[in-house]
Amino acid sequence: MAKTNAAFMSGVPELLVLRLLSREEMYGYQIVRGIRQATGESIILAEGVIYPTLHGLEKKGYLSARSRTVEGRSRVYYHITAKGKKRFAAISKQWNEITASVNACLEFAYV
Amino acid sequence: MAKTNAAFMSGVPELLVLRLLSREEMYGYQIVRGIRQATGESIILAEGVIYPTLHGLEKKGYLSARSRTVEGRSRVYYHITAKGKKRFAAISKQWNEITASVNACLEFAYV
DNA sequence: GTTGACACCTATAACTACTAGGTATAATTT
DNA sequence: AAATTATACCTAGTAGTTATAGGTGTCAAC
Repeated sequence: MAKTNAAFMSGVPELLVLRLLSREEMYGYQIVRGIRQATGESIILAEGVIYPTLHGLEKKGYLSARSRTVEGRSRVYYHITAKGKKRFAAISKQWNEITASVNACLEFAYV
Repeated sequence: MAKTNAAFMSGVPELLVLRLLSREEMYGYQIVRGIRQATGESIILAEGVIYPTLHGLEKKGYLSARSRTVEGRSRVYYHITAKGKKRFAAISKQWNEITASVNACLEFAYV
């Protein structure tokens, strides 16, 4: 891991990529900018993180890719598969459970 | 990494250990049970995770250890240092920022 | 006297994000 | 016309951590 976002990032690239693609077809560079803008620079996932993530998700059958040339530029568009939607449902549930549990520990004066 | 808790766990052991110890002095085995109980088995950090975490935090000067024999049992109690309190403040702030950003991405229908 | 709870420990594996490079084309600026 | 910037893709290697799967020893209870 490293410095830009520091800790707490495991699983987050996959989660956010699946989230974005569950709305609409997108290409890698667009996803990089999308996450940066949507989080107000709070989370920056560089190309070196996003592209391997996309390839991995495609390999697992969660995404499907197709090349298109738009405005004179060659782009690789990804869209989410049915399997990918199930995966997203599963990991977003996990995300909610784990963050809820951690927050409970942080906020409470238990035992 | 592995199966028990899966993804989303990076940084969490350190965060929770510092959190627990910022309330009171505790020993390793107690922390293991404490986290399991406090999260209702939702997060299980086994001894193989907690002990190395404690050693690492002590090495970095965030914790300080002392041996005590209580009820005929030898225990290693850890307490948080001033440096450790600063560290906890920093990473808990990070935790809040990152989870807030991710949640914003998850919940919203931005662009 | 054997089982189980308590209490500690470590080496290795496995995973994954991040860095730091690199290539190529189009648009813009100088 | 040339140089720079933005777009768009890619990968190898590093590093940081968690999780697994073992292991040791003591004490209490059955």
